[in-house]
Amino acid sequence: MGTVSNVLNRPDIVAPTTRSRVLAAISELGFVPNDAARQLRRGRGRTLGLVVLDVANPFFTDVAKGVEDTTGAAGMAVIFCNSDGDPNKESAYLDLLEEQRVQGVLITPIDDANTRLVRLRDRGVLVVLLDRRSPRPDLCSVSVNDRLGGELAMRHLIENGHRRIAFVGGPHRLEQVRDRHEGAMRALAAADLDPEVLRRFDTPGTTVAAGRDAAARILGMPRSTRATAVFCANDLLALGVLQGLTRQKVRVPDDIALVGYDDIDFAAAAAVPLSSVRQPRQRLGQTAATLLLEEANSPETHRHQQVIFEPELVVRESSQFVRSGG
Amino acid sequence: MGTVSNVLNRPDIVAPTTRSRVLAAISELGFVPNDAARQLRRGRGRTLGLVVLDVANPFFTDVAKGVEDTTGAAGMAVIFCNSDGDPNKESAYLDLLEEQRVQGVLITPIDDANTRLVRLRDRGVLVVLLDRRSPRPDLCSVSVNDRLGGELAMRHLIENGHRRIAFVGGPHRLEQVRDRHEGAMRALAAADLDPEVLRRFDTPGTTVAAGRDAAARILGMPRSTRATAVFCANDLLALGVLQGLTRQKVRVPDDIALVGYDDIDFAAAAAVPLSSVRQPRQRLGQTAATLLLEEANSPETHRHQQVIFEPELVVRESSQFVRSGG
DNA sequence: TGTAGTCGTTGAAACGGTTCATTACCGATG
DNA sequence: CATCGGTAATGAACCGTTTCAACGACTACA
Repeated sequence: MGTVSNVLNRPDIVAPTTRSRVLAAISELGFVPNDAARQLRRGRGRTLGLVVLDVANPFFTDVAKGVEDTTGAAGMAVIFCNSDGDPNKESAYLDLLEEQRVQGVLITPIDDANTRLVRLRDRGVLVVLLDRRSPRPDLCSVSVNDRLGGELAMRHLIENGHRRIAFVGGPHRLEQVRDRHEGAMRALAAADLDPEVLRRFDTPGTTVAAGRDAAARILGMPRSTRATAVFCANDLLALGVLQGLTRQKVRVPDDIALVGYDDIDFAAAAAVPLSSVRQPRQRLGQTAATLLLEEANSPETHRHQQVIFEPELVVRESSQFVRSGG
Repeated sequence: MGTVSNVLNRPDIVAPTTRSRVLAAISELGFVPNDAARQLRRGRGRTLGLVVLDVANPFFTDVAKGVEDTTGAAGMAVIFCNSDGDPNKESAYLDLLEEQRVQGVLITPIDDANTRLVRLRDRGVLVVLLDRRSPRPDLCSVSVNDRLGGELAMRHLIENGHRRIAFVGGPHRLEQVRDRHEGAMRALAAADLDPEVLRRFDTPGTTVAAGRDAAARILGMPRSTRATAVFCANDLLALGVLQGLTRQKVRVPDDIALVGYDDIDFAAAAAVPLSSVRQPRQRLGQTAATLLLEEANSPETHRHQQVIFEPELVVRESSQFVRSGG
């Protein structure tokens, strides 16, 4: 039924009377077009894939919300995939998305598995990196300057007089963690301080539980050399550290100052409101989705670009300077 | 190419030599089957829809994780939809899922919009209600006994001697909120207490911000009649209340005890660990997905069922009995 | 050696849209 | 009145897979 198709897709080229007759029939029969058929003929469908590192991290759900805002307005469906930091899961999901012939994929890759992504792109699946700067100029990416974020956090702690600082984060494989650490080191260098001021506490993941463990390790150090401040690679870790410290009656910020990263809503809601490095989470998702849709709609005029947002330090109680009582 | 299809779907009926020859060709050409074509031919695809009330609520992300575990193992894709409590968005997503010819839909409906869901079911889309008991016997549902949960929380507060208690929750349209409140009332009745003991503080949503506002309202009451305990319809609200109280130097649980609902990870991680009513979040998702897959695979033998889990009170510091200092 | 039966491969139809070439119709013009 | 131009509806091919009927080769048995 060619006319029906025209009514649905190019209503202007069909006569008004016919159009209304067709529409009446559609609603009477309860006709719902089959997207698979459309997709088969057109080559690509109305869905796109979103692959994130951890659904349980509010940072990513906020990013997802941004993606959803944008795609929903464009009538697109999002296939939500959670790689969970597992390369196998990531790979399996990419296979699945390829079979689905999605328009494109928004992904925070686990490591720099560019070969896989480039292959995908070569097959006609648009790829936009999320929260990760693309090392290649031929992929769009939307990221935040993590090095700067680390620097901001560290400078803040240095300015508050801290000279023994712990960096809690991991696994090192994650570029975000590495960059934030590097930024922190840069702040040290800028202040002409010994690199030893910052002591790294690696964690197996970026979860609340990992943060609690890290707190225990920090408290295990002799009081005289113990860190007076902690900078965490993300807020989940920071919340875990906060909990671990509080349990041992170590006061934040009086005894130990604390700065997180991401500024998730729970950071402000913590009983000791958490200082954190804010990232434009929803805008990250919106921008990535917009880039993808733009490339999908006008592949010729599209220029690949690397959008980089600036992070912003939000100082709250957890790192406030407190006049020492002793 | 009938043989290729057989190699992929019923490898046993094809001769070993042919099979390996086909597989070799597949990997050489980098052939990836087109799921749209498969879906078109077969009628239904390998995707299913998940519609939740709020992506930003860790309760739902944990449920989603459970769904994903189960479907991922079955090679299914999940189209993740966030109704955000907006009936229009919910409806738009259901349209989209219908066009996608998903196998089924897992949904926490906003209100009892059963007509829409039944229509969907009649068109061959399997429907399983999530975190909501089905009033009809012809839909599967997986839920938690919210009334019991409310009762457990309330009984706990009553046993700790509280006689002026605030219930923070809303909007009332949400069945979960209504049921938890009803359960709380039941506990009052069981203890032969005046229903006035429980005072309701309605909120426009179940967010941290709404909880903060509610805390302000509670603190606005004269000290003599002010609640000594707060029961929140979910943990986001409870975290907001906790934050609001702490900011005003009201101590939890010393001055006001606090119980939340859902036992999200952040509840235990709060600086005053939150007492909460635990729900088997991941199992909720797993079970719903399993029911759906089971019905999809053997529609004849499938019996619709209403799975109801039991909630469990987890007592932490926020509602611990504290010997009053005055 | 002929025939029935088995196993495996091949070919074509079908799914439900989109797209484009073709046709039908109408009014305007020579 | 015939022709032309333009608009709108029709019909058929096509997308890539599944499914099933038809077919071919081979074995077993009489």
